[in-house]
Amino acid sequence: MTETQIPDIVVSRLPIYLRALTRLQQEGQHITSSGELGRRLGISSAQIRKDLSHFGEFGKQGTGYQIEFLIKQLRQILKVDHEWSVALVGAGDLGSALARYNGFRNRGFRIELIFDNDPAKIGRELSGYIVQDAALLGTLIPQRGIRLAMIAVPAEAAQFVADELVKAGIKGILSYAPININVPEGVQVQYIDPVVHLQRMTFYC
Amino acid sequence: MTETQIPDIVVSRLPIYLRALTRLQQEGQHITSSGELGRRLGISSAQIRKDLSHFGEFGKQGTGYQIEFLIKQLRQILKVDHEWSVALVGAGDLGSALARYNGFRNRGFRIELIFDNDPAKIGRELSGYIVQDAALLGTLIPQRGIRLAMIAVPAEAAQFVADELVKAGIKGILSYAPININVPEGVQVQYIDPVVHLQRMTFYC
DNA sequence: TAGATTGTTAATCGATTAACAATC
DNA sequence: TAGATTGTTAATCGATTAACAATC
Repeated sequence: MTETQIPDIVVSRLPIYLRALTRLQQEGQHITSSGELGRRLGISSAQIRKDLSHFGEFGKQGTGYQIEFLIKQLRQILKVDHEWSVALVGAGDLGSALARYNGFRNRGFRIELIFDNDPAKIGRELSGYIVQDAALLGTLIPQRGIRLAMIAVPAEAAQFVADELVKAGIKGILSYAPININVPEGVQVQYIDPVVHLQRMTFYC
Repeated sequence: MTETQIPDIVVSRLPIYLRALTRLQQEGQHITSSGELGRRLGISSAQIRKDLSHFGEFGKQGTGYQIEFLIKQLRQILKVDHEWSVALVGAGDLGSALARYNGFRNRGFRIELIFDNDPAKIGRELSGYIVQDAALLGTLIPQRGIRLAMIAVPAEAAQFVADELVKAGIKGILSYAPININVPEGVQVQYIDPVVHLQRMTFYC
């Protein structure tokens, strides 16, 4: 209907739908239904249909959804129908693992700049790129017009790094540091902290 | 009041509170308020008080919360007042980074078993432990009574590994594989997929 | 005491679900 | 056609927030 604000919680589920659809496609399927998708994800079929209805009509009554078509639509909605360059700050164990991870490419992202402030790491090759001096972050990021970054530095450095990234024009930060980061309005932050997930499970154990 | 079911969404916030409180403590603070905590986390003070009220009364009117005391209480609630042993399956780049990560220890977890099915990796030392043959998973995990596991294997292997883990008695799985996993009732699963987080941000870019 | 902040209630807000006409 | 499944509405359910008495 009218172009209304999409609830965050709806947006947050779209990548999950996209992932499951891609999986179905890999398994050779061409068509699916909200029922099947819901069963796979542990989500009600009504919720899936409701979520999608915020963006348009993508299915056919009686049939379901053309997987290829729905994937294309979701990619467009999430803006991952083209590749995003990502800057990575921190080339330690975790940063290196991220740099080498080849699951980014086919899902819309490419790590294109890697920074560290350790002289022993600067200048080294990592997954096809040279580790850059973190001091150059403010120059190189705007130069390449990069708008997404991942932070894989110790908690103590995370807020400082985030501030520098924001100054450099970064609009979205995925932080692996186990700490809350403050950013100005208009900058997105997402967190990954394995301990938080583990603690969510021990409660139920 | 009466011992009622705690909403999942409340439980999911407790580790965040615990993390922020620990941070405040590290900064040398002894007392805080729902207002201060909320400001740090971008959460309303009412929500924090409401969440905590599910478990008891931990504050003092006019004063706020004794940080040390509240940390102790939250640790107890989340059952991380003692250390949990964790099994790790997959000793690739990501698995190795997880094995070496020293942020688990002081927050209630210790990786105590590491598995891989690559003969080149089995028998190797990793972060003080010997990488075990994944085929021994069903023996070693019950032997040690381990109930939590992390999966850092390719998507194709994740469901199989999860099945084996469940058979071995695992009750909580933290999966890094970009795929949905099906487990029986009573087994917890949490997911970490950086691409999902990145895609949640590009929508707003 | 005066000021601050808790714990809790009730009101509001928003998300999920059930149900079904439309239709492939 | 008969069967299946969509998109959407309305009802339900649950979570968040505003407000305030209690009290430190």
